This record gives sequence, structure tokens and C-alpha cells, in this order.
Amino acid sequence: MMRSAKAKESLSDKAYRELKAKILDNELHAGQQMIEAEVSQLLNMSRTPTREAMLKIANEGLIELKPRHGMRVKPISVMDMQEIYEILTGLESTAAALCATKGLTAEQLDLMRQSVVDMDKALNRDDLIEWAQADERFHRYLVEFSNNDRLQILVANFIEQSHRARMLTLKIRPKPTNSNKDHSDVVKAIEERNSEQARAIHHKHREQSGQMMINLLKDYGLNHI
Amino acid sequence: MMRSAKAKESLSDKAYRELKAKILDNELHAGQQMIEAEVSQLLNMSRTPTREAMLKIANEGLIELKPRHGMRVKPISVMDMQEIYEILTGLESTAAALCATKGLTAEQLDLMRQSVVDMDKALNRDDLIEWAQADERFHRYLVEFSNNDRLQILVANFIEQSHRARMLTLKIRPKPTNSNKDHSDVVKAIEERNSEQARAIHHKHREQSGQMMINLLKDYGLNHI
DNA sequence: AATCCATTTAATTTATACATTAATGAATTT
DNA sequence: AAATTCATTAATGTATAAATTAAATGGATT
Repeated sequence: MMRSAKAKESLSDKAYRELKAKILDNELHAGQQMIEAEVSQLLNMSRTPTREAMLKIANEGLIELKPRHGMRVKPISVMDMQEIYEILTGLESTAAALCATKGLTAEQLDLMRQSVVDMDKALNRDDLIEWAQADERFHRYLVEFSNNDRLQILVANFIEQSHRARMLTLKIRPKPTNSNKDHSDVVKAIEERNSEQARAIHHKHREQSGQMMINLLKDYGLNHI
Repeated sequence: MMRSAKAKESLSDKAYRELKAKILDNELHAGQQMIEAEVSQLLNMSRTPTREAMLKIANEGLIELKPRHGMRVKPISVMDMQEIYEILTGLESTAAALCATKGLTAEQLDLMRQSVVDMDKALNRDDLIEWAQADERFHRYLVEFSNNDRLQILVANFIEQSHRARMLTLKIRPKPTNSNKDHSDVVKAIEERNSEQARAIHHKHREQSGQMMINLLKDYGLNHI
């Protein structure tokens, strides 16, 4: 007997998924406020699953719940970005070190190398969207292969928190040319099982790209993303 | 006009606080299952605030919600501890580096040094409880002074996840004699604004104490804490 | 016009009712 | 006896009603 691919998702899960998607897609813009009744109308369901979704997303940091004013999509400030990148830098560097310590399979190393190749190609074609996707894939592999589920969930959360800012600055940031060198150096360090080296290189990389992003936000006065 | 010290907490907040306390205090033991109705009876309130508390605590990782079986206090396995300590090591080392980079005030440095002194004293009196409290205080300061609210919340969450295991192994672990040297070295590195050094020392410290803890769990066959 | 206070209103918080679905187990068939 | 079916039960998921709380309003008074 074949069981259907996935258990039917509950309204709560649907509310969570849809509301979060609307926020990440900037369909609900930063600073926007909605009371529970409005959100549940938007999602076309009662207040209970809506409320559960709002509580979860608030805990994750994308919205805040203000008494009497419902939810508010949290604008990302320069200071927020600073905090988020400090943490992302720490977590991903940990992941890089773990990959080196635990060791990756040949297939896993290949996948990472392929991501770097894809980034190179996209960059030569001036396709920033494509580049960002390959870059994201590299970072996802790094964390996935570190073999720590909690770490994976954590990083995903902080990536989400900075998603809107990253999408926005993608258009105005300088070409990420030396980014690729960093990435292949990390892969090499992992392959050589040199965890300190892997950690250090990735740390420097994330620190630099984070600082670049923060400077962009500052320079362009983008304080309500 | 003086307003009361804190806004009256909602039943949801009370449910969250009390339920979590019962879990951390081991009043609800690992593996224990309770359905929503039982939990709400225990907390003496309706299912709604109870349910919200359960959802939040489940998101934090202390319990899991199994369809039709209510909540279950998650036992901590050796693998869980491994994951948790890998993350804690990464996050706290990041905090140490941030403290050094940003620089601490004389008062903050004093507080950290005092914690080390208290650990020393407690250790000389063979008071492990007292030592653990001072140790916890040191770690809390480290994160607090790194001036990153999100980081603080994160670390607190992972400390909580490992709380029951730490309490249990406190009685059987070897005396933490060289722990104090590590701590004062970290403070010194921070004072000298040497972030790489601060990070490295604390990293080694956490890695060692984590490994010690994991070995204890393994040796004693403690797999359902 | 400004301030104070009472009233109304709006939103949330909590409780409860209702709907849905998985688990259980007894009855029936093989 | 084992397996299968089907009704029953129990628990959750969802909707809504009731209670609470905080904000806003507006009229009276200064």
C-alpha cells in the first residue's frame, strides 16, 4: 500500500508557511502592521491557526507582536544586520570546521566544488541571480554536511532574517569576484581535514561580506528593509 | 505615579514559564508524555494558553508534540549533547571574540574576574553547586557583554537544552580544576583586545568540557536524561 | 483651549464548543 | 487463531463566544 507523499498539512502549518512566504517575498513590507482579524481574513481561516502561525514567526524574529496593534513586519536595521551577521559568521565557521573535522565524502566535496564552478560561470555571464543561488547552495551544503541538524535549522533561520536585505543589496553590491577564491580555499581546507584553516577562511569570508552588506545599508540609508 | 514593576503576565506566559520550569527541574522526567488536557489540568487553566506554551517549548526543543499522544519531554541522547555542545562552543567562542573586538569596560572585566575568583573559592571548599553557579555566571557575562541580543537568546536556549544533563553529570564529573585557568586566560585575551586568542582559548575550553560531558554520558550509559 | 474623567470601543486573551481524524477494540470472517 | 472491518472513543485542530484589557473618544469643567 502506497501512502500519499505527505500528510495533509494543518491550517496552522498552512498559515505559517503562507504568512512567512508573504513576508520573505516582501508582499507584506517592512513596518506593515496587521491585526489578527485582518491576517486571518488574508489567509482565509479563523483566528486560531492564524494566531499560532503569528506566534511562531514572531519567535523566529521576522515579525513582532505589539499589544493592540497586532503583528508588525520587523524592519531590518543596520544594527540588526550586524547582530545577524555576527551570528551567521560564527555558526557557518563552526560548520566549516566541523566538516573538516568529521570529513566529507568524495560526492559531498564534488557538490561543493560544483557550486563554486557554477558561481564562476554565473559571474562570467554577469548573472547575479544565478550567482546568488549557487552561493546560497554552497553555504547550504556547508551546513548540511556538518551533520548537525540543530545547526542547520539555526542557520536557516538567520538566513531568513536577512533575506530581504540580501535580495535588495544584491542589485547594488559590487561584483563578488574574490568570493569564489574564498570558497574554493574552504573546500580545499576541508578536504585536507584542516579544521582550523577551514574555520578561519570561512570566518574571514563571512566577516567581509557581512561588513560589505552593512556598509551598503549605511551608505544608501536603507534602514527599513 | 509609580507603575507596578512588571506588566501582569498573561496566562500564556505563566503556562510557558511554569511548564518549562517543571521540565528543567526534572519534575516532568525525560520521556514522560502528557496530553493537552492533562497539562492544562496540571497548570490549572484552559487548553488555549497551555497549547501556546507547549508549541513554544516544542519550538525551543525541550519537548516534542506527537500527534495523538500530546507532548513528550525529549530525552537527551549522546548525539543530542554532541550537537548542542558543537553549537554552544561555536556561539560562545564567537561571543568571546566579539568581547575582545568591541572591548569591555573596567567594570565588566571586573565582574568576569570576580566570577573566576568565586569559582576558585568554591572549588577550594569542594562546593560544586556554588562552583557551577559561578561558572554559569562567567559564561552568562561573556555572552551578555558581547552586546548581541540575538546571540544571548540563542545561547540561553542551548544552555537550557543541556541543563538536565549538566545537573546530572555535575555529581560525577572530575573536579574542574583547570577550567579556571582557561577562564582567566580568556579574560586576559579580552582585556588585551586579542579576539583571535580569546576565541581560540574559549573554543578549546568548551570543546574539552563538552567532550568530558559526552564521555560521562557514554560511560555511565546515561542515554535518557 | 486644555485637561480630566468616564464611557465606549477595539483588540486581545482565554474558555469552550464543534469538527476532524487517528487509535482502539470488538465482532465477524477466514 | 489471525486478520479484517467497522463502530466507538479519544485527542487534536479549528472556530467562535465570553471576558479582559487598553486605547480612544468626547463631554464637562477649568
